[in-house]
Amino acid sequence: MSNGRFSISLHILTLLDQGKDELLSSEYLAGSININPVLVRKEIANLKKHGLVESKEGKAGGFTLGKPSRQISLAEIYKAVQKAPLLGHQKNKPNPKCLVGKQIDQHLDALFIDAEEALVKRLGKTTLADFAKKFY
Amino acid sequence: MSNGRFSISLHILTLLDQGKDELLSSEYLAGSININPVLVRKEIANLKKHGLVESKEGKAGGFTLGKPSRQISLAEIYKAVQKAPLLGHQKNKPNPKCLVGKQIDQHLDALFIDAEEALVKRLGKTTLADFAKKFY
DNA sequence: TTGTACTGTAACAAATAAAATTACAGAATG
DNA sequence: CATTCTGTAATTTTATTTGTTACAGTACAA
Repeated sequence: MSNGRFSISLHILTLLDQGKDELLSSEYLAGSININPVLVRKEIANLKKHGLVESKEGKAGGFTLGKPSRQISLAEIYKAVQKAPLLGHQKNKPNPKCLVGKQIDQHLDALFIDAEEALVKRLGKTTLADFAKKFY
Repeated sequence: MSNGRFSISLHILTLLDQGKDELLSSEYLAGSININPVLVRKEIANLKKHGLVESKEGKAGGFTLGKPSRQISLAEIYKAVQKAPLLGHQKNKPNPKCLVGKQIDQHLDALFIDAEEALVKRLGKTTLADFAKKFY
């Protein structure tokens, strides 16, 4: 995944929840996270695709949450960010002449899906509102 | 973690379980996984530290399981391989002047530990023997 | 007792992936 | 119509992961 992206997205969304009612700029968000504003905008481009963020262009533009933070679970954020499976074996091309090598990818895939599901289930128990509440 | 390491370790251990009674060489193992034998030896160095593998040096040397595959859970393998937390935010240095930035690392850490625990718990339900059994 | 077939490691190189930067077009405001 | 934003592409830099080479040390077996 590049596991830092989940942290960044959650940080962004937490700030947006706190700054409800205001439009926050990528520069402001980047300042809190301490990364480049372009990275924030890229990350938000993804969050927008998933309906988690809305934006307004032009002068005095910026970002807000796409829906109330009570309706956003951390599982939803996780899934929005996640591209590749968490434990996935990458370009592995195990030896097909070997009994184990021939089948292992399918078994690993099944296992990883299960394991990741357990993690996502746990994340599903917390909403963005719950998380953001910790910051007062 | 470098998520491919878990796959490689599990692949190695599965082969060792199948080749019980024999000593398997790093070259043989590498042949099934289709990676470099030195990598296998490096990975095994770690598994040995955790008691999951034993080795014999010298001519006709090689590797065997350190204990019966029924007594090895996938959680144990996972923990042996894992260095950094799975979802961990790396060298993040969020802005301490920001209310959120100041505290977010501690909250993220707590969350990630919880989430990873759920995943490990799931992995704990399967033993290496269960996994290896699939290959017949 | 010496050649051979292994493991164990360190040091280095190459490939890949992630993060940061630069640059600029396009939108909305005032 | 100048200004201040977002959106996005292209590029560079940096970090991480993976692979390679090299060789010392160990055990066996002729």
